[in-house]
Amino acid sequence: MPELPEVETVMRGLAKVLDGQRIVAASIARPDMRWPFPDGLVTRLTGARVLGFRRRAKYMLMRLDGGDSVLIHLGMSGRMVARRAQDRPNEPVAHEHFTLETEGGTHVGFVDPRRFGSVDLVATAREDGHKLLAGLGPEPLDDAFNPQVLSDALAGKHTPIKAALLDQKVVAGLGNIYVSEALYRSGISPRREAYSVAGARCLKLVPAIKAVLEESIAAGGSSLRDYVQADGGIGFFQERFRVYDREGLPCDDCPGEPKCKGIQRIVQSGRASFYCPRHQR
DNA sequence: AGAAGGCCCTGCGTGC
DNA sequence: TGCACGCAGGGCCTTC
Repeated sequence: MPELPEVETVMRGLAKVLDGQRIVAASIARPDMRWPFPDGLVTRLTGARVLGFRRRAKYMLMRLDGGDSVLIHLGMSGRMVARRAQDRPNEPVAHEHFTLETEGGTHVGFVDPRRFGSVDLVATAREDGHKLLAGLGPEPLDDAFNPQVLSDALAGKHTPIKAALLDQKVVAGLGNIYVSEALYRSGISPRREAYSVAGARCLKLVPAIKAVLEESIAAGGSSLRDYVQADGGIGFFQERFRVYDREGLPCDDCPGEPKCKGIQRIVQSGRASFYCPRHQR
């Protein structure tokens, strides 16, 4: 599920039900996530008030009034499920590893079948110093992410541009879907060596990255196999994919072009890439 | 030191 | 219908 637009959407949904709320209970059903839940998580949450949320790359940070922030990563299959206490079924929710309850009677559960997700505690004043955040590159939607910055990050790299954009040190928050989509919109082949994208091609690539992310956030993210949003609603950006998971379908940018064989699927560093070899060079 | 591959884990779709 | 296999939105760690 979750790349930047999905995490942003989930976070906004959580903020709606948790901002300003006091947490009256928390419980851990299964501690062996990617990393174990941190010591003291339940203690620090119980009785704390939620001050607000922030997103960094694909991480959510929930600030508490005691000076702690809860750092949450959804991994591949994680989602947050909010429900009213009176609606809670008696049987446990499958793969709900962590649950908190507010004074207002809302339950929020962290559901993650594959358990690639993680939760940690960090002092709010030192959030960005956390080891998982410290090495991250620029936020793609910030003004600080511009063609010059990306160009500098790509200079000298001989890895394919696809792999470079997945590297969270280059730019933070892109994943497999949005890299393919942004490269398609820029007319750049995912196979092109990263250093050769530095310079003029970044003038197209950077706006394409920002546009695809903004459009997806506006659509509530992409829902593939799982629901995305905290209220159980789904996102709709998957209906606007131009290349992702569209192998063999016609390329929108080559109408009536006999040399266009449609969207191709290749594997790069073990992950699928989708592109049109005719106009992505 | 940069880059490629393995691995963590469960569920689902496909093809035999 | 059942089973084996491949694949899935991420990212850390090891190896070369």
